[in-house]
Amino acid sequence: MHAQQVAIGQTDPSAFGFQSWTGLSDSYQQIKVLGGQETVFYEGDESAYVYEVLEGVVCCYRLLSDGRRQVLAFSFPGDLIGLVQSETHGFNAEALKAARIRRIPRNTLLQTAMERPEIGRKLLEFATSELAVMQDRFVMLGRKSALEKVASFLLAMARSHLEKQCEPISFDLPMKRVDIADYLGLTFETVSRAFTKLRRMQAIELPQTQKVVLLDVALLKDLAENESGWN
Amino acid sequence: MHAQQVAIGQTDPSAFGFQSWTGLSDSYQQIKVLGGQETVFYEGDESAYVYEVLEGVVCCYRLLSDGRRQVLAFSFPGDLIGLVQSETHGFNAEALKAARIRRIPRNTLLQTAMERPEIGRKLLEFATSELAVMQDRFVMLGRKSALEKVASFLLAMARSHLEKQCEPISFDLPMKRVDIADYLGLTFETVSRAFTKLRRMQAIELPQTQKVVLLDVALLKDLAENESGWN
DNA sequence: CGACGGGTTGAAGTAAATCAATAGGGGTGG
DNA sequence: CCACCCCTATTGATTTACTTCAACCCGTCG
Repeated sequence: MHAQQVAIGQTDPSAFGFQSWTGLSDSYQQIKVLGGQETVFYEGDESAYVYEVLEGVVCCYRLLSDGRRQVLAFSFPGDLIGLVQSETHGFNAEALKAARIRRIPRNTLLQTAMERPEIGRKLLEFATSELAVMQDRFVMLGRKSALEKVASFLLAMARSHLEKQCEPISFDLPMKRVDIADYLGLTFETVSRAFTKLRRMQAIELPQTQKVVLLDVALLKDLAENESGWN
Repeated sequence: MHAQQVAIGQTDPSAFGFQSWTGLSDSYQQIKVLGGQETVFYEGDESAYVYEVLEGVVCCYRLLSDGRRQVLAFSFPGDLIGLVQSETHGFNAEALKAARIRRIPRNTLLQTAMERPEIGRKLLEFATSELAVMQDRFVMLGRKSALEKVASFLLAMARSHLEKQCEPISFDLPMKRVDIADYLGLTFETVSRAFTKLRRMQAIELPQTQKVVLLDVALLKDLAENESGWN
């Protein structure tokens, strides 16, 4: 894991530019460095802070009493976590790998949003675009087959790469199979089988378990919405 | 359907109080009366307006190319529909029964939010509480059994009644079985069987197909999260 | 080396989908 | 008012996609 070397701990511009207006960015205690598997907050914790991912990937999930788990989101740099009305967090948030995270007092954030309309607007934009993303995921969770889910997932993970690169598109999956499964509402065995199937179809390659190469994006897009007649 | 008689067409206070600050409420053309099955907007329509449900129930859904359908939300009076960043709507919205709906130009709304912080705050609150509700639904769609889904659904539909009344709690389901199924990621047959099972367990009664009586809320709550050892 | 965690693959079991028949309820037209 | 139809819902029989259980592989680390 060489990614951990990258500049963890130094200040940097955030996608939201919060550091410039909370007036707190220069005090280091607001930025936290987490190791892999480390928890940002637990379900039920007081939601006094909102967190911004600066680096790394954070997995937000909820557990049922019998141990079933649903991953609600993978949060990437620029994403906000824990922006809620309620007094406590409704899910657990933990870093998948080493991560750098900015902690913003919720009241400060909301107060600033009230005072500076363009910030309020940004927050609202973030929230509404989250809503739109979540709507896509409802379709995926409720109505897609295992293969369609995995194909959709890979395309979503590759989105940022899709814009820049052309095929083949190669990137790392920061999460384990079981995390993907709990995100897609499947078992990890089913996810594994879907990967194998996609490999057999020449849609992807898996040079290492967490490394993916998309060979045929068009085919993946097709599979993501349709699950047409292969097998 | 006697509910249709109620005051459709007259002005009234909205949960958001938009009529007071858009300065448009007194012009009737901003309020639309829809019959059952009538469409508010289609997926792909320009998202120039945001809609507030004043009365009735609106079903928001998306269709896949092969006809599969996922209901994204049932919107009740006080709910906002179509608050998005993108230039087009990402889903269809149609009234389940006769409904009264306020149409608000999106730019007006966003402009007002910028000018009046307390309105911006309200919008943000609406969006974040939507996010919280959607997180619950991820758990339901991804990790719950058919019976658990239906039990959760009934409790959610009864939420407003649960606060006021005590058992037995009786109310009408404004949607058909197939709508419930497409909301829960099931088939309508499975939903029907789940209703029957709940009836056999004495958890509910179904005097008519769209009328529900909750006999044992504790049992339903148990089933909603656990699916403990019955059958 | 051996143990351990994560991943893949195979075989068997099961919850829900699909296919199919029947029943009820509401509206229309005779 | 009844007869018919259409739409919705229920119930049963069968199929199937995914889960569960289990074996095995492979790389890492003490």
